[in-house]
Amino acid sequence: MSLDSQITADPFVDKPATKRANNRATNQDAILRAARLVFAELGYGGTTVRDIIRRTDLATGTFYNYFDNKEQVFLALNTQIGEELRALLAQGRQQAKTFEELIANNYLTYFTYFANNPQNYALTRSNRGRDGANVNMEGPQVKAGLAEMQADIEQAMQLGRVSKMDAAMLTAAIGGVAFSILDDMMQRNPVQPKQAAEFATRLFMSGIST
Amino acid sequence: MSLDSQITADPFVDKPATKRANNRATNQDAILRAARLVFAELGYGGTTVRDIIRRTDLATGTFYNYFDNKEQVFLALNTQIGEELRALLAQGRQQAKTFEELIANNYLTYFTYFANNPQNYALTRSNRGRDGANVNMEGPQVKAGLAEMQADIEQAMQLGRVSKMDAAMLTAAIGGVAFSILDDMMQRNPVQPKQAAEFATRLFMSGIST
Amino acid sequence: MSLDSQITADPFVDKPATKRANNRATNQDAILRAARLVFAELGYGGTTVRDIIRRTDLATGTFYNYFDNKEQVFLALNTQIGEELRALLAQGRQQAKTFEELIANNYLTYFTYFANNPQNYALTRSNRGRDGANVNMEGPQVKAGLAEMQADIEQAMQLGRVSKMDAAMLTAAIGGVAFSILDDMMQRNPVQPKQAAEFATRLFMSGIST
Amino acid sequence: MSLDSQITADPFVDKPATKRANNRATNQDAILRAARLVFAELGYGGTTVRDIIRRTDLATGTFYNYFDNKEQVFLALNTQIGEELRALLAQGRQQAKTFEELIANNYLTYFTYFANNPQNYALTRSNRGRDGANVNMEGPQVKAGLAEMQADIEQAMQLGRVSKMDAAMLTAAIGGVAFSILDDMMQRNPVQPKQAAEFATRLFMSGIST
DNA sequence: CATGAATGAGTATTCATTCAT
DNA sequence: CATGAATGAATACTCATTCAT
Repeated sequence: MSLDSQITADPFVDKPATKRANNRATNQDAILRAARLVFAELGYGGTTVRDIIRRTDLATGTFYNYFDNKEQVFLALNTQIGEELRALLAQGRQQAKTFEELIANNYLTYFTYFANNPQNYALTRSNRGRDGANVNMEGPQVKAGLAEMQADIEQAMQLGRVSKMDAAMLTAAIGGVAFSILDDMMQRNPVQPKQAAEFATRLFMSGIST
Repeated sequence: MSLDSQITADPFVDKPATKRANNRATNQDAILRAARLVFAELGYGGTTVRDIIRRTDLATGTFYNYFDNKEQVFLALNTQIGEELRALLAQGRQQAKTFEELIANNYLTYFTYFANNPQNYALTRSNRGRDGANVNMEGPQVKAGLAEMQADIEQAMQLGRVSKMDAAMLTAAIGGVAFSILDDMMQRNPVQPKQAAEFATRLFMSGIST
Repeated sequence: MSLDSQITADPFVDKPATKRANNRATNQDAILRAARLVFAELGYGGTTVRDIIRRTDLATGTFYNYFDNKEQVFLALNTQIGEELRALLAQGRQQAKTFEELIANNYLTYFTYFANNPQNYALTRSNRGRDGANVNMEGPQVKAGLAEMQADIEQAMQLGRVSKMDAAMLTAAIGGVAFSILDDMMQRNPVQPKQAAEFATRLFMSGIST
Repeated sequence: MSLDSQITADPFVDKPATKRANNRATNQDAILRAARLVFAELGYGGTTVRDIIRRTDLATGTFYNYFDNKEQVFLALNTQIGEELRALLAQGRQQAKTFEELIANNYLTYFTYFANNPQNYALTRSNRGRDGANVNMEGPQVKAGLAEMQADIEQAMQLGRVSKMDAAMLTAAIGGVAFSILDDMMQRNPVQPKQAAEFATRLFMSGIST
């Protein structure tokens, strides 16, 4: 029912007698960190603004100094994660010399990221689906990430590194496999991102015929 | 904000002089039909019981003669669709003589079903994700469907129709591709289930190397 | 959560295939019997008309053929018990030759009645207090019973069987002791009406000086 | 249907220009005062939270800033009265040198209290009975008060100030007489607590033989 | 800026009562 | 008369948002 339970803006300082001199960045960050936990735990729909600030040492009204409403925090959170992950993925693809490497790097990066950030996995997972319309395969970050990948795939096709085919569908398929195998992987113990990435890569390279 | 806007128990008859004319089956069905639309439009989280009955010529209290709460209607709806679809899929797999046919039949059935029932696609799509915990890759119906498929896949492995590999991961992958390509397909115009099924099948049979 | 659980209008006949030929008296009685249980269990405020008919094999609407609403059944029930008890008490007083006997008979009758009818005790006890305004020391039946006793007391004063004093207060006191000692008695095991009556009688005859 | 009709937090000041002027203590108190009236008028069962806040210039939600629900306000109210009255009663008993004084002080304190606080009498009277289970002879406050008195009575028995007898029954009887004579007294005009106390005391000391 | 109490619109749910069959 | 589904007014309670301090 509680992961941490109290996220102070600055965890190393006890609440001073005089009201803490919070600065903008610190408070905003405290809200975001609390929101990440709460969304992961209760899902977007089940979360209230009060659930978030309760996990903070801030007051209700303070929330509205930083965000317009629940949706905006959620968006900010997703943007944070999305941008971080997209950067990693893009970097992985750029280092690839063959198409197989591109696929393999992508999956390994993706699975490893969530294996190392299970909290972020919980967040996205609890909120896959719409309900606020900013999540899922259709969330703006995911969409952007898929678009970037599709561009790289199309380029690879141009360069003859892979036979030409419906790039949109291929991209969708790669994404779909990423999501579903991620779920499968995270349920296992131990979590083995490397093995998951290999499975997915092999599947895309040569199908089940392997 | 409104697709239809008034679902009478019997659309061919104007509100009868008497209000009590409706019989059990009819009213239950009217609620389900209204709920299907509303959930598709607003998503599970965004839907209120009042939204549902408002799309009906029934009274508030009548809703509770048929369902305990929002979750139960939603469940009923999902069960309806899920059981119908699972039956079709199972049937397709049983008719398959090779593993390729199994995959191909599965995809074709799946894509065709939603191509023909766009309303049901809208419903599932708006509610992919949790929030009520009965939907998505983890919804009971989807879970059951995947379990059935995994069983058939394992049997095929026993029979040597496909090389042995991690059946759970393979099942997850097949499911993931189904979801993501379905989305891609439904956005296109015209909707081409056959083509989508062929793409997915080929991918699984021999990867991108084709 | 259930004392009996199904009070059929006629407990000796299984529900016949054809709708039972209930006659007025039978149905009315079935409702009263069910109501007695339910009021005892849930209290007047906590009881709904549906709670009552649910304990019956009758239909909701049938209730309204016999009673206007919850209050009326409750009233009828109280009238039943009240009249029965008042008759017993009056009879006991008439047989008394001295004032002490009058008091003693009254208490013994009263305590014995509830010792033998614990269900009726539960009913009155759960509903002592107002909430519907027909219960308690001020319920019409109790009021009537006290008035009858007061009349007998006044007569005894006229006859010189007891010294003159404020008859209304004395009546109230006798009643108050009846209620409070009844509660005390019913909580004990075994229930000893005779002992309780003796205690109360002695108290009124000579106070604690005994 | 209305005694007063609007209880402002501060009756001497017209609604101030600002709505937020009220402080915690004031609002809490306004709710309690309104509740006292409403419970007295409609009884516990007949009272809704809306009835209470309607008698206030506060908003619905504000009620829930101070109390969890109807039962809690009721409890708070009863606790207030109960503790006040129990303290007075205990004090009266401690000042008694004989057992007769103990009884006499008790009754005089009790009857005087309600003679001076008719609103509190209305409250307890309308709610004597259960329905929420916190009232009456069985309400926690009454129970506590009776227990305290029983302890003092038992001590008096030890000290030989009164002959030994069933202390529980005696306590119950004293309580029952208090309730019933209180009702009788409050109906009279003028209200004469002294006379009522004398009557009750004499009754307990020497019975009707006086 | 921070605070946190006040606000009140909004939602789920119940239940007495009606009435077509 | 009996039936039991339909009705809809009524209530408890929540929660995003405001705003005086």
